[in-house]
Amino acid sequence: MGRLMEFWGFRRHMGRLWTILYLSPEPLTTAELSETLRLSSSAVSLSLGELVRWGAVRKTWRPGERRDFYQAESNVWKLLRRVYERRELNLVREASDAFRDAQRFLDEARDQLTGPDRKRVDYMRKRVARLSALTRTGERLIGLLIAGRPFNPADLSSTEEEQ
Amino acid sequence: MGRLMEFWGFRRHMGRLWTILYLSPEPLTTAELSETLRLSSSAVSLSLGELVRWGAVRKTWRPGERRDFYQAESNVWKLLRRVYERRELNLVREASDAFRDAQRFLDEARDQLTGPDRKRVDYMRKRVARLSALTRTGERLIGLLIAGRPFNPADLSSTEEEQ
DNA sequence: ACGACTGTTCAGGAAAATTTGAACAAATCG
DNA sequence: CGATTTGTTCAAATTTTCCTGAACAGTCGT
Repeated sequence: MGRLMEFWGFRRHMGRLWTILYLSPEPLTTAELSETLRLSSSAVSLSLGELVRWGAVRKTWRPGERRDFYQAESNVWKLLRRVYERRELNLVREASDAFRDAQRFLDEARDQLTGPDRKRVDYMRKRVARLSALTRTGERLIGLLIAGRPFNPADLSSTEEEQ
Repeated sequence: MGRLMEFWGFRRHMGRLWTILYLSPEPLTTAELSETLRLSSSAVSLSLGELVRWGAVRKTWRPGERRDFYQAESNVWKLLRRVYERRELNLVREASDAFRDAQRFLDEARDQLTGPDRKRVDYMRKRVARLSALTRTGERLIGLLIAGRPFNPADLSSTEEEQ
């Protein structure tokens, strides 16, 4: 899980911590976690905090006990969805916006130019438009993914073919 | 594109280089690339080489010209697919294998144990089995994605619900 | 075969990310 | 209320990653 998480752009320890909690029938304390993974308490606090922010781990407590206990959110699909919703979708949206800006910029530049320069800008504009269309299709597909609805990757390739 | 690529686990410069080439009507030389992006020739060589290995950029040449020219593979969908095929799929496969090994390990351990320890192992085994089932469903879904066939994210959630 | 020009590899150094220990803050109990 | 336990924050240090310049290798023309 550490590997998977790291590959997915999170800290490796987040995956490891989550896994320990996921495999434990009862909630654990930070002390147990830092001991199991040989991590300093600050490292545990940091990664655990981030897991909590992502909803991957919940803080619980026991009556009479003073320290905090943690347990894993065990619905993996829910977690996946949340990450796509909060992170991947934003990323693609930002890309879309950037491409839109670039298009506007090129349009303005085009008016100032003539001859081969204008031709060149026209070419770039077409290409940027294509990237823009792709990311917008991407947005839509991620939306479907988040909604748990079936989705067709072929939409991406067809977006591309029609120029 | 640099941002997107970086987020996706590649070097940022790979995205930038690809974009320059993608926006250029004619193939470019490494000199032009390093000048445009203010990069040393070695950095260009490195990132460009990786792009070529991923099939994102093609090396071409002009008659009479001695140096190499590069042009972008402009079918983005094709590129995406290739990365999923070569990289993501492998990653998930490795995870599946690891979970399978873990299951075997737990099965062996179980036989040596009794009482609460055995219960504990039983719990872990169930959880690992669930992760294993999830990654196997993931493999299947990525396979569909690569094939460009429609795919249903709900399969992931149902994999999870049936224990 | 030599010299000029391109491209690649590699060791060293710069930059970025991670980890840690210590200081701080918060909560609980005597 | 102070002492103790627990958790968080921060700067320093370590590790890792990335970039550069120099040396090396290959190619072409003379």
